[in-house]
Amino acid sequence: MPKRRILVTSALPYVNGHIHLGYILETVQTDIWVRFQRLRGNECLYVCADDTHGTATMIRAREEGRSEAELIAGMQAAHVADLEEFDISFDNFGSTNDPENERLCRIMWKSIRKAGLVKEKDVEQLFDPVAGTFLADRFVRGTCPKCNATDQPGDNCSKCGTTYTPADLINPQSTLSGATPEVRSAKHLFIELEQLHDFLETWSQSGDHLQPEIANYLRGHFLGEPLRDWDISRPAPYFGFEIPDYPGNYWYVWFDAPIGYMASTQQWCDKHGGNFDDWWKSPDTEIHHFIGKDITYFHTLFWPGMLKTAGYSLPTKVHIHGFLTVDGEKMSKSKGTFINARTYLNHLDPSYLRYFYASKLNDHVDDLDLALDEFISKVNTDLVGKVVNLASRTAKFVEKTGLSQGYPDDGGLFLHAAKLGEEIADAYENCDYSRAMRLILGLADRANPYVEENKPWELRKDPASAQRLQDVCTIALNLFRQIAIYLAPVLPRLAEQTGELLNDPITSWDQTQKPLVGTQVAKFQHMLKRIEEKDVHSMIEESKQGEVAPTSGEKASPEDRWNDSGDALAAEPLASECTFEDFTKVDLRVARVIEAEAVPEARKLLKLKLSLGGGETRQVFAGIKAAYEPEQLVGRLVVMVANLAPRQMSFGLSEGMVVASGPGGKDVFVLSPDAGAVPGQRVH
RNA sequence: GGUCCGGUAGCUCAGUCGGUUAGAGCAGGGGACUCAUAAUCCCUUGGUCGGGGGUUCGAGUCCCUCCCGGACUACCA
Repeated sequence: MPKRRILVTSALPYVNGHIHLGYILETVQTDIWVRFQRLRGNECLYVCADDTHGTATMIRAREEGRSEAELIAGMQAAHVADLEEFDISFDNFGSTNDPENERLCRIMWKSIRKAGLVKEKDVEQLFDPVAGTFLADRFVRGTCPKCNATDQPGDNCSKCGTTYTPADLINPQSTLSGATPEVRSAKHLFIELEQLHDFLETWSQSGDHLQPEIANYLRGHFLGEPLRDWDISRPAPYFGFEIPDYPGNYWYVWFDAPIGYMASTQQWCDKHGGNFDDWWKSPDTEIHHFIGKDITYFHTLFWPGMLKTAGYSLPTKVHIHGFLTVDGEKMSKSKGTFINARTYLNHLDPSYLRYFYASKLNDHVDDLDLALDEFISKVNTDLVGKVVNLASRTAKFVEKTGLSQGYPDDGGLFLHAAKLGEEIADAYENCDYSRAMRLILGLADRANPYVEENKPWELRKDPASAQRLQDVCTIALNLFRQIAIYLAPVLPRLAEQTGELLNDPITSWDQTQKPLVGTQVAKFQHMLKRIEEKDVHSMIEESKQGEVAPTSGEKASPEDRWNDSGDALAAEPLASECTFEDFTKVDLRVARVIEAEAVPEARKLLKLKLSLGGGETRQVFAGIKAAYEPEQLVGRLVVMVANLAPRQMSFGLSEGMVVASGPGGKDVFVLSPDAGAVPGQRVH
């Protein structure tokens, strides 16, 4: 079979945060595939980079009082260190802020310009002349231009689902003042993706480039109607690359991010004497992207469109996976299940997680659940109990003699496992790792009974059985070695240890086809410890405490004493300064929840009736369904914005807002006054 | 509400082209063993394949329909 040349990427982690176990899921999925290809003898280049551009980086650098470059360098070093410890075998890990990327962006840009896809458009934002402010989409309501439904929000119609911009609305109204907004414009550059509609339709719907559910998704969501223009520029201030023929404007981060795959390839070529075009312009090279479902749109529409236009190879396949949940729920900081890679490494061996992910991954887009009890029992039972046990129960019997010179009769066990190789390889090739793991563990389930039946521990008691003992152990260790090779893409360390134990390095899938005989056997050393429940617990505890661990107990400064993480502030930086007068415009009042019920048709909304005392009530819809049971709230005092302009929602009129903190979902925390406050009191 | 993916044993899942009596691992019960990291091996209890209808000689598998769960999207000012 001819050697394949394959370029593989994982999505670029954003430079604004540390690597967590969700991203590890993606890189482990990718790395297993990459290592599998290499083991099969294919030429496989695995590149990645940090995604660095955008407003978030700029703001964070400003807050930390250093340059963006310093921020990027520091975080990149941390990312690389974390990923290396998880045995992710990148050939190159770059940054989208590297000069190679800017150069490639310009090349790409030139082609897109030349193809006539770029147009300058006024971005029409609506301006409220009464309130004196620009209006984000959600502040505008009006009549849907398609179905004429009235009172629809500014971005899409809740009746017919059409998406549009606020300026398309018929009879738009500001929800702030009720005034008719004026259109004000700023110039942005757009890519007219619709020109590529036919190409994208064909590419996405045929040729097995995408998983079937993804192809369906695109057909259902985007390809059924004209593709919208893609707003590709951002005016200064912005952290990114300035657009050469459009000074004062920068490429939007999602333009330069995927080009980072190419830039990282370029860096590798420069270091190793490779030829860039062999990877990005050769029909003989396969290109595989591994991404999470959240960035499907960019990788399956924009990116192929850009590549096509600029004359580069198209992705052979975009492999899309779901999100990681922990114990069945979204990762949560307060529950300690938002686990950073570094926190995991402080307590547990990366091999555990690589195996667990492998045992759960398939080629569908479903979310993957890290159930901690299952994690412990699966790793201990499968890896330690079944696989490593094969070596640990037999190796020391042949420590002095080595393996037999010829491979003894094993009743067909080795041959059976060798024949299974192609089926296992198919499973890996198709990203159905859970199937591969099942097949491989089935081999361990055949090998352990063999040891049981042949009782090496009895053979060793009788010197006359010395040859038999060596033969039995030779068989057991060969069966173990086959398994270790099949598992090598998942567990590179185990493969390495096995090579050392049997004095024959594991380098190729084909080594599963021929028994190893006559080699020395090293003194057996523990290959993998069992997972202890307490280690998992301490990892969770550390995650709960946040990233900033106190260095010592002595004389902690007031800020350190509570060990509060800076994440929340970083996620939502302080707003610009306001005057006292600004503040007094907001009338905050203590209110009592007198009725609360879930809105059945809405996933996040509770309908509340708030009392300000004296019979004065307000109906408010609050997005706190996931965090609170309605019964919990009835009778409770809260703080509300009492003079907020009412907003018509699909389910009724919302006449205010309940004050709460937190990122959303289950992590929403409603504010309450201390005892003594009464409804109607203003909050100053 | 729209789109997509699912529902098989207590749990996690296999089940190929529609074809014998629906399988595995874990957990549970019983026993064996003592080489091995409280590891291993043997035996064993668990299923109306979400419900209903249809096609067929034959349906977990195909079709229709309903129910339930999840994801995406929208509402969360």
